[in-house]
Parts: sequence; C-alpha cells; structure tokens
Amino acid sequence: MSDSGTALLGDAPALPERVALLLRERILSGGLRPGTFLRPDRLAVDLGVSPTPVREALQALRADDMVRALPRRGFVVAPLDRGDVADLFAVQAHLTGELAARAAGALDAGGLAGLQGLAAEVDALIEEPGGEDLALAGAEHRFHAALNRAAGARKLAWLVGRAAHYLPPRFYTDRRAWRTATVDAHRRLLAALAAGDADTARAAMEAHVLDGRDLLVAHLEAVGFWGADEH
Amino acid sequence: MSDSGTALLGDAPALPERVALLLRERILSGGLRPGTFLRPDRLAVDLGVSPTPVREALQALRADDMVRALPRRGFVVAPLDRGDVADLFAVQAHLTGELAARAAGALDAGGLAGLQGLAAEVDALIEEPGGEDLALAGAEHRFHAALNRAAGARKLAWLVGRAAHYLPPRFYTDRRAWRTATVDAHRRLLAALAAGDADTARAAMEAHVLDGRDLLVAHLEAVGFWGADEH
DNA sequence: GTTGACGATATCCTATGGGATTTGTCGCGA
DNA sequence: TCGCGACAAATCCCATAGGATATCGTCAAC
Repeated sequence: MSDSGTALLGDAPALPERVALLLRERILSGGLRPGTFLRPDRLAVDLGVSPTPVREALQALRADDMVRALPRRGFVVAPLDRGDVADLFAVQAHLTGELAARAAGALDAGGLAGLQGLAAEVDALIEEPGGEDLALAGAEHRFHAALNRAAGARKLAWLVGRAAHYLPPRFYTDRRAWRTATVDAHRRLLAALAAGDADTARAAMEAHVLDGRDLLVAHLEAVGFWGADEH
Repeated sequence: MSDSGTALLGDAPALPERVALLLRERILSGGLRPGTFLRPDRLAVDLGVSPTPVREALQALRADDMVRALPRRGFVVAPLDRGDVADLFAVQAHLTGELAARAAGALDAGGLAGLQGLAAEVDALIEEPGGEDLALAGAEHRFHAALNRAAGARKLAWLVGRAAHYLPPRFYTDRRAWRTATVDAHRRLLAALAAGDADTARAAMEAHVLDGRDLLVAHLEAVGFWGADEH
C-alpha cells in the first residue's frame, strides 16, 4: 500500500470481483486448504487493497459456500469433499441439460446462427495451441450465456452460474483432453439444436458438463486437495 | 447519521444481513418492483446506515439474483416472472426431496429423536394462534437445517438455502393453510424417516416445498407483483 | 437534426478511526 | 496441580471523509 495501489492484479473488471476470483483460484489450487482461517484486514494488506473490496469479495465467496463467516472472528475456507463435488456437478449437469433442451425448442434461425458463430469462435481458439486461455474461456462463457439466454430461464441460468464458480478457467482451458472433447460436444449439441431435438441436446450438454467435472476432480487429485482422507 | 446510527432496524444479527433481509422483503412485497434502480449511497442514508454494509447487502442480493449490478450505474431489481418462480421451486423441491431421502438412509436413533424434538417445537408454535412469527420461522428453519445436516450433503443444502431466500418468513408463517399443511407434512416426513423409507420421505418433502411455492405465488398475485403482464 | 464537447453528479475505492467483542494470559482459590 | 474469573491485547465491524473516474444532461456547433 505504499506506492501505486493495485500491485499484483490486472485492472479490467471491478476490484471486488478480481479479489474474489483470486481467492477462488487459491482455494481450488490447494493454496488455501479447507479449514484455513482468513482475516479480512490481513488479506487486504497482503493484496495491497483496502478492506472494503475484500469484505465484498468474501461476501461473494460466502454466497458460493467456498468460505463461511464466523461472526466477529473472520472467515474459514469451507470443507469440500468428493461427495460435494459429485453432488454439485450432478445438479449442474441436470440444470444445464434442461437449459439446452429448452433452447432446442425455443431457438429461431437467427439465434441458431448466432450460437454457431460463437461456437466457431471457440473452436478457432481451441485449434490454436498457443492460444490465450482467457480468450478461450471468455468465448466459451459467451457461448453458454447465449444458449442460456435462448432457453429463457433466468433463475436456472443463475443457479448454473453459481455452481460454475467451482470450475475456474485455468483448470480446463489448457487441457488437451478437454479441448478435443469440447469441439465434439459443441458439434453434437449444435446438430441437436438445429434439429430441434431436445433430448439429444440435453444429453450432449450433460456429457459436456460431466467432462468438466472429471477435469476438476483430476486437478484436485493432482494437487493433493483432499489431503489425508481415506482414499 | 444524525444521532444514533441504527434507526429503524433491530439489532440481533449482523448489519449487512439485516439490510439484505429488509431489501428482500421490500422486493417480494412489491415495494420495489423489478426494473427499479437502486442507488447504494442513497439507500444508505435512507436506512440510516453507512455505505459499507449496504454495499455488502447488495452483493448478497446479487448472489441471489434479486438485483443486478450495472457497473458505475448502481443496481436494478431483477426481473421475476411466473416461469422463474416455477423453475426455482421445481429445483428446490427436487433438491429438498433428495436431502430428505438421504437423511432417511443415514439417520441414527439419536438424530431421529432430535428431529422429532424440533418438529414438536414447530408444532407447538403452530398451535398457538397468536404465536410469534419469527419464533415459528426460526424453529422451522432449525428443523430443516438439522435434516440437511443429517443428509450430509453440504453443497445441496447450500443451493437449497440460496433459493430459500425467495420465501421470506412473513409470507407463510401467518397463513392458516400453511400451518395445517405443515404439521401434516412433518408428521408424514418423520414417519418415513423413522421407517427409513427414502421414497416416501422424498415425496413428503417435495409436497411440503410445493406448498410453500403455492403460498408465495398467492402472495405475489395478491400484491399485484406481476403488474400489467398478459395473465 | 445530429454530433461533439463540457460540467455536474454519483459511484467506486482508499484511508483512517472508534466501538464492541473475542481470544489469550495471568492470578487466585480449591 | 487444576479449574475459574478478570484484565489486556488483538481483531472485526462499521462510520466517516476524501479523491479518482465514469456516466448523464445540457448546450453549442456543424
């Protein structure tokens, strides 16, 4: 907090959101293990920001159930076991599948063309091996957002977005397996949407989400997230 | 900011949470219609608190998708139509039912006795016609929380808690129909739990949640929440 | 009538400080 | 020696003030 304010962060979106993103990554990277205590004021000085945006970021993490508030005592990183991840992605797959199925029934020609364009952007970025992770993640996000908008179910899309915070970009964008699986999933999904086949769209989307789950689980295993559990 | 700080609020839980509760009630009561703009600083002076807890409360509402943030322009009350409510409670019923089913399989004698005790507290408060709404809502909450704990699915319980913010206490505790339906639902649920009958427990709980949905819908109709929609 | 720039307003964040509560330690008594 | 109560330190929670930046309304110019 000596010289220039934001020290180790970029400066594109709002500050609380960037802090929340950083904390989410630290938690899922194993840097902050479940049970770790977080002191807001200390975090603020460590990150080089003031307490206000840190407070807000911790509130956001609390809404994701990634930290829990201990009144007058700070925050703790919430527990997360294999069962939790399984539950989370089971719901995620179900809801995302439902959204895809609804989109299949509600999509007009223009909407379909728009989705195809977004999918093409994603595919193009996937093909580039040295591509920007952030650009790829952004394109993927826009694709899903457009699909959800087409489905016309705001609250379902909201729930999906909540749970999606458990799968940050850098845990999948650089995985070769995910890249190949994704182009295939998008292809099958778009074919189903074009045909208005809700059931196939649902199935393709569910499979896509479960691919993401497998990636996250593999990552968590790799970093030893579960610690000394009974394996 | 003139004299004593907290002017029109109680003082039991944390301040941001109380502000969030108050805003949630205002929105679902029709006082703040979807599309209404909210200015954080103005809200702060109107409520007689500082901008800091208001910021945090609005962040919490944003996590519930009850308001949306417009960067540098404040917040808007999020849209909510009949389809949204239907979706929300369909998911809520499914997840709550799942939790009940798991509890049926995982409950030991002590846990069952504890739940029966909590249910008895709820029933006692329901019988008292002039009973305290807050006490009843608190007892009901503890009952469901204990059940969710017994089910051992943290993330499912978390998702249920998010969506539950759409059903504030005062929209159901004073409804006679809800009171009679609730004692019956609890009785059937406890019987199923005692017998370890997961399917019956699930069905009873789903019906219980859908009762709550019907109450909310009736309330929203009564206050003219939907406004000039095509009915 | 449309476009451009200017000033007012409000948000977002920083910085600081006080009040209240919890934690940790010490001393006392059993 | 062990349990218990009180004091001190640390920390959170919230209030307040102030500055940097983006948006909106207005007005002049083309």
